[in-house]
Amino acid sequence: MNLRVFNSLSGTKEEFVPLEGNRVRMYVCGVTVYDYCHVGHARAAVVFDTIFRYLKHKGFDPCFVRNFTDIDDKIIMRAQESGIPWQEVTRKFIDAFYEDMGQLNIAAPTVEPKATDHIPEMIAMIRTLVEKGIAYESGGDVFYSIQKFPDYGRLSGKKTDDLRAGARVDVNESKRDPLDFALWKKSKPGEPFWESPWGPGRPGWHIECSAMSSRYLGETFDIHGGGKDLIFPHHENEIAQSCGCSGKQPVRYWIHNGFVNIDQEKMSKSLGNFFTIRDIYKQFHPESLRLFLLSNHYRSPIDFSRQNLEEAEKVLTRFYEALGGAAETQDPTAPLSGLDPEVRAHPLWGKFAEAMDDDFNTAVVLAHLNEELRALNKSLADACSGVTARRQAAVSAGTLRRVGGVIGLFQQDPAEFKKQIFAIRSQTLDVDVEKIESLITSRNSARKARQWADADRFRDELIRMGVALEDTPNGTEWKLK
RNA sequence: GGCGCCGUCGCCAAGUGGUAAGGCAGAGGUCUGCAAAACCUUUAUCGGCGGUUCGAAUCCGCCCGGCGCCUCCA
Repeated sequence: MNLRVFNSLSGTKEEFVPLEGNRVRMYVCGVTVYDYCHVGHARAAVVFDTIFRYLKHKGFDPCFVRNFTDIDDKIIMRAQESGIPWQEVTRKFIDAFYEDMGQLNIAAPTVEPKATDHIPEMIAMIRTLVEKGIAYESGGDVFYSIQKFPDYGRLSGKKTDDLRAGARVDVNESKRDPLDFALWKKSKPGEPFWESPWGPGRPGWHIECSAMSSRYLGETFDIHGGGKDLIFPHHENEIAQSCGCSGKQPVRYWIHNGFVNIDQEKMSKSLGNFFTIRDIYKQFHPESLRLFLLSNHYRSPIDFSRQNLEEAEKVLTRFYEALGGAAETQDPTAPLSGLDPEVRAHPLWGKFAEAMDDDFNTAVVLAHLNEELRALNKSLADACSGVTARRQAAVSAGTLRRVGGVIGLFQQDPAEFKKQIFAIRSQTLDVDVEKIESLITSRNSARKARQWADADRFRDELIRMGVALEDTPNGTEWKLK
């Protein structure tokens, strides 16, 4: 079956065919490293990580480039405010990025270039644009002349006249047209700078992506991704720059993810309604966040709320408990071997591929995973009665883990997951394990003596402490609610 | 003002022409001393009005409600 993706350029789903055989060249705008990542960054990271993983699974050979913007106004401002050299600001937040994203199980891209490592490429590109008469120098700045690019506005569906009419654009005397954008910015005293044919300065924001994408992926590549908010002006400008240099359309499929909303409003720095990923991790398991983000289609807005995250964590816990149960049913006296062929032939794979091939519909994938989870629990319930059910459970669990693995889910040891959840809950609940266990012991003594009223009293006390009990054939288990 | 998106069960969320996936919550049941967990059963005609069509949640028009981009932003 063929993969179909929604291309922002055409506004429709198109069959995905790479430019060259199995090779997929993919570029995604990364983050500007001047602060901790918020949930919006997490969404973009998870979306394109999932796409990257699926392309590999599908047999493509993706080369995935994701950049760091490590020089820009906000970084300079942050450095000045805090009195820390800008290089240290970026280093700190790049480290934080890896820490936060690592917990979200984001796989490493093929290349992770930094803007500041590619200044010569950017200068070369700007020089070409100036030589072609598409860009012009003005008092140490260099601007791209929008008039020289008739296709300007095609990606975002904007007309240049409308843009001028809207005119929220900076009034800048040195620009010939208010819509012209900076390729090179003259540095002010005390600001970081690089030498250039137009004097000391630094690159504009948009040129870095054009320079790095063409450097690593060529003049035309397959996929370019990023958040919807980058469509205009960032990606529009990128097209203008790249096409201006090479004369070719740089990107074949544009893929944009939707926003994360809080109370129906876009989460953003300027609105101040954002949550950093590390704040979330204090109360929720990172994988719960990943599952939550995958439970909506990547192009739809997703409403971030405590309730929605709690729900995601509940679902994830259900999966891990069943997965853990399947591991326990693997009785060492009856080793289950040769499961691989059965796992590989499992019908879940077909449903998974069908959903993913339809523009990466992870929400539908989750529905299929849930159905298989039910089947697994059913087998688990029967597992004590025979080898067949036990084997079924093992196949089910194995498939669930492998399919989930393609979208970055269910890769932890269930016991470890349980411990992590406990660790997170105990931070907010203030638990006293000794007291809990002594109450459980008391309850079980009462139960043995068939003193149900006493037993229930102990249990009620535990419930008040946030402890949920579960009497199993192997004894009483407990967890934090 | 220009361009665009969204409105599906109490809540979250798929579905873009053939009579509504999945999850959470709820109800009933099985199991259990009772619970919990798990399993089974059960809950919608798709914002409103009109149109196109044999047939629309899905296409068109209008209206109502919400949001986004046009400035840095994933």
